[in-house]
Order: sequence, then structure tokens, then C-alpha cells
Amino acid sequence: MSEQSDTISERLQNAMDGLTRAERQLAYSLLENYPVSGLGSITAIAQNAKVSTPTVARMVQKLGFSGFPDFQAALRREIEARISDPISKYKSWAEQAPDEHILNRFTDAVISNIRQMLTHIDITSFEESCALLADQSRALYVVGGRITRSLADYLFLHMQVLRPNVTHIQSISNAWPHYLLDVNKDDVIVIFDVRRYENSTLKLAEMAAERGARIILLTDQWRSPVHSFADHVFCGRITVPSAWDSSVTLLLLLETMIAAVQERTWDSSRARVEALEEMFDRTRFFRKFT
Amino acid sequence: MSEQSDTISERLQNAMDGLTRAERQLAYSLLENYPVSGLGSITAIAQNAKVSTPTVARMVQKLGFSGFPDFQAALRREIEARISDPISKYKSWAEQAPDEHILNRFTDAVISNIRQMLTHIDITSFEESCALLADQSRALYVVGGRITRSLADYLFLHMQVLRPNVTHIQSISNAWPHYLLDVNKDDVIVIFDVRRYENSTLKLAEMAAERGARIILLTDQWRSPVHSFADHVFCGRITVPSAWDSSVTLLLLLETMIAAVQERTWDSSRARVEALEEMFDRTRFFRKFT
DNA sequence: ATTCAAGTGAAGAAAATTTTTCAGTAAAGT
DNA sequence: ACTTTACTGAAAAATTTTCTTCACTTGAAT
Repeated sequence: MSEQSDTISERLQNAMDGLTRAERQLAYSLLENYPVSGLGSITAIAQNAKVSTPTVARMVQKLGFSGFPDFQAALRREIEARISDPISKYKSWAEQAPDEHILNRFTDAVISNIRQMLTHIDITSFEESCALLADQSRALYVVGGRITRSLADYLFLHMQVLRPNVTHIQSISNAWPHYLLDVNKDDVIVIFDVRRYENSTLKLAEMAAERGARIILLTDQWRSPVHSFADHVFCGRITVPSAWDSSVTLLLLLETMIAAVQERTWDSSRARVEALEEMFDRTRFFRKFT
Repeated sequence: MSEQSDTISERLQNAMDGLTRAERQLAYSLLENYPVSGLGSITAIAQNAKVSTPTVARMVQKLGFSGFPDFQAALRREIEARISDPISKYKSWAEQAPDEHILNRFTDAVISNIRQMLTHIDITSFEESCALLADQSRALYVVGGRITRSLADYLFLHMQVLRPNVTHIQSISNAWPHYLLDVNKDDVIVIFDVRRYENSTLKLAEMAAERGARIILLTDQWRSPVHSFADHVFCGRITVPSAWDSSVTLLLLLETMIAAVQERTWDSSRARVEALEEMFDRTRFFRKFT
């Protein structure tokens, strides 16, 4: 019954002529601060418009809703559509394939994960973390888990180019207590820990915290227990239509951080990057072109 | 009582530690489609999070609200602030930050990369590649380059769980010719090669092709020269506002492939996955819960 | 193994919201 | 002036929502 393609705002406008004095007063009140003005209880709305509750009930029925709750539900859907994305509405990602193809389903999920991560991210924390990563007076350690070791490796790789004094602590190894010996107060540790949180990682975080290290944690939406030791926590959503979790959100965050650190350190890192380029050219490790 | 300056989202995050399992489940559900997810009745919210209504009532009290209606009123105020405020907010990913913030610029670029990759992807090729990866009668080799070794590692890690006979050829090592000795006709090699294409990778591809191996290449939009030896080529766009390239598109493709292979091999891989789980439980390598 | 504490949801009680009824009021027509 | 008609809101009835109680489960601790 309540299903028409018009927005409630349009419906109100269109119906305006057929409305009575009190109803019109109500309609204006609703449009006043649309659409949030319609969110309270029927009583609240009535009081707000200075009409009685029956008037509200009658009017929404005139608009074609089965009752006030029906009206309000429609309003909520409108708000939802308005608040959530403008972007993901694109039809299919891989146009050759049907919507249900894994490529499209997976990508939908990832895009939604990205949006969710970004709406919850704390910009100040992000900036501070980048500053910590860029601060060459602090040694930098990177730790990953079973799955996240690839991410840790990726960060390590890039940081190593940008600055000296970067260490990748291979969590598989039993040697990590040795690394901890070198961790000083105010050094920075980036820890990756997603679900199936690892005991050894937690232990390491605890000990590092005791030594006064600054901890930056990249985890999933459920937040690894490491977060209680961490100075900065970033949660990427990792759920996708798969038996596995997705690391895309965390990689995106990581790359953005790397880009931000690069900007901050460009004065000092430029020399390193250029030296590296030169070494590659000398060793003919890479093809000169194509 | 319900007045604090924090947003409900922040309050949820902060309170997370003190929450119980069901409450946490609820909190995630609320953050899932925040803030509209909290607009329905307490019953609707409970069902949505698959918890009971008392759990909802208890949790909002823990957060400091006098009751559910109090909580919902606060939420409505937040929505109001968000909707009536500047309309420009819709566009940004990270809403706290301006459009020009690196987080938003970077994400824009990545989303655009993803779209471009997917519109150019060949579905048939994708399916055939997955079939090759799933075919346990063929040995599987994974090779990465300097930067892409993390991606290679990631694929290796997952494939190793799903099937036997997977090898990660560490490109840094000088030992890869030895691996090639074992490559038989119709074995599968996944090669990662993005710009600053590596000579050694090209050489390896050539020799593997000579031995009759099937080659799947993941590269960038400029296509590594390896493509002339490859049976299937996938190009991910990698340009972002950074001095570095982005691996996000390739990771997305990779994860989608892994999911597709998982589906295809579930009958046989299930046993492997479960055995692995059991081993983890035994070694108490991971935390039981939290 | 047994006890204990904590957490959870079903079910019922309490409170609220929504709908209906109905009498009063104002405007239009006779 | 009187009747008719339509509109409105107070109050009661019906419904829904929220809150509380309590028995059951689970995981931890002795």
C-alpha cells in the first residue's frame, strides 16, 4: 500500500490541495525540517505541528500509508538512502558478468567495507600515526601474523625505502624476543592482527608497551585485544562473500599512510629513493624500458 | 544523563571492551550501517543483530543512556546534525576530513582503478584461470617481484591451505632455476609483474613457457612484457596520488580468485581446512575467543 | 568433577504509542 | 435562524513497544 516511487516530500506537496487546515499545518511542519522532523513518535510530531495525534494518523492515511508506523518506515528508508552512498549504486562492476557473479559480489562487499572503514576512521589518529612513522629519530618495527605477514612485508618494503632503521619482525620465528631487546622507549611498532588473533602477537604487544614503545595497530572491525596496548588503532572491515577474510581495506589504509609519510619525509627520503634508483640501474635488475 | 559530547559511534567503540559477546555482536550490527541501523524499534534492532531485546536494553544502559528511547533520541539528533549540515558531506569518504585530504583523494583513485580493472576483465579468462588454480593434478608455482612479492606471498599462503603442491618461488633468491627443473608441462605458474618490470621475471616466464607451463600473469595497465608468454593476463590499474603504485586492485582480483577457487575445490579442500583448524586449536596458537 | 559467576533470551508486566470513537465546533447552504 | 456537513481534538481502546524477572546455559575456577 505504501509503495510508490515518489519521495514522501513530493507526496506531501502533491497532496497539499486535498488537505484540511490542520493537516496542512502538519504538512508544513513536516517539510520544515525534512526528513528528520518525521522521526519522533506520532505524539511528538503532533505537538511539534500543534495539531492532535488523530490528525497525523488521518493525514498519513490520506497519503496512502496504512498507518503511522508504515509512514515512518518509509521515511527511514528515505533517510537511509540519503545517508548511505551515492557511489556504489553503479550497476555491475564487471559488465560482462551478471550481478551474481563472484567478481561483482566480491567487489560490492569490498567497496562497502572501504566506505565503512573510512567513515569510522579517526583523522587525528591517522595524522599522528603518519607523523610517528615519518619520525626518523624513532626506530620502526613492523609485525604481522599468519595472514597479515604479507601486509607487514608490504609496509616494511616501502618504509625501508623512505627511512633508515626499519625492522620486520617475522612473527613465525621464535627470535622475536631478541628484537624486543632493541626496542627503546618511544620507538614505533606497527602491529597487524586480524581475527584468529594470535597469542604471540598479543604477548609481543604487551612487552613492547612495557618498554614504552608507541604502538600502531591495524586490525579488523572486531578489534584485536592488542588494542588495549595500542596508541593508535585502525579497524578495516574484512568480511566478504568468501571463506576467507579480505585484506583490501587494510592495504588501502596502508598505502594511504605510505603516501602520507612519503609527503612528510620527501626532503630527506628523496636522496634515498634516488640512490636506490641508481643502484637498480647499475645492477640492470630492471628492464630499462617496456 | 545521555549528554556527552562523543558521538554514539565513538561511545560504542570506546565501550567495546566492557561489552559481553552478545552486546558486542549488537554493537557491530549498529555500526554496520551506522547511524540508520539504530532507527527501528528495539525489537527490530535486536532481530537485526540476532540478539534478544533485553540485550539491547542492557547495552544502551551500559553506554550511559537511561533507556532505549533515550538512546534513540540521541541517535536521531545525530542524524539530524548530519543531514541538515553542509550537503557537501556526502561526497567524502572520510567525513571528518575535507575532500582534499589524502584519505579521500587516495580512495577516489582506488575506486576508479577498481572500476576500470573490472570493466576490462575477461570473464572467460577469469573462469579458466580459476579452473587452472583449482586443478590439483597440476603443480602450482607463484612468483612475485620486488614489490609484488607480498601479493605472491598472499596467494601462496591461501593456495597452500586449499590444495597440495604449491610453491612460492622467491625471486630474490638465485635458486629459482632449480625450481624450474621441477616444472612440468601443464603445470601452472602465477606471475606478478608490475612496472619496473624485472628482467629475471621475464627470463623465468620465457623458460617456463618453453617447458610447457600454463602462465597466469597479474600485471598493471601497461602490461608487463611477460604477457607474450602468458595464457591469461589480468591488468589492474595501479595509479594513485602517491609516489608509489597501488596494489589494491590486484589484491582485490587475487582475493576474488581465491574465493572462486575455494568454491570450486570445497569438496576436497574442506578436509584440509578442517585439519588445519584442528592443528591450530591443538597448538593454542590462536586465542580461543574474545 | 563440581561449583560458581556471568551472560543470555523467553515470557510476562509495565509503559508507551497508535488507533478509534465520539462529542463539540465552525463554516456553508437552505 | 436552522440544518447539514466536515473538521478537530479529548479521551478511551487497542496495539505495540519497552522493561523486568527469572530460569537456563556456558565457561571459568577451584
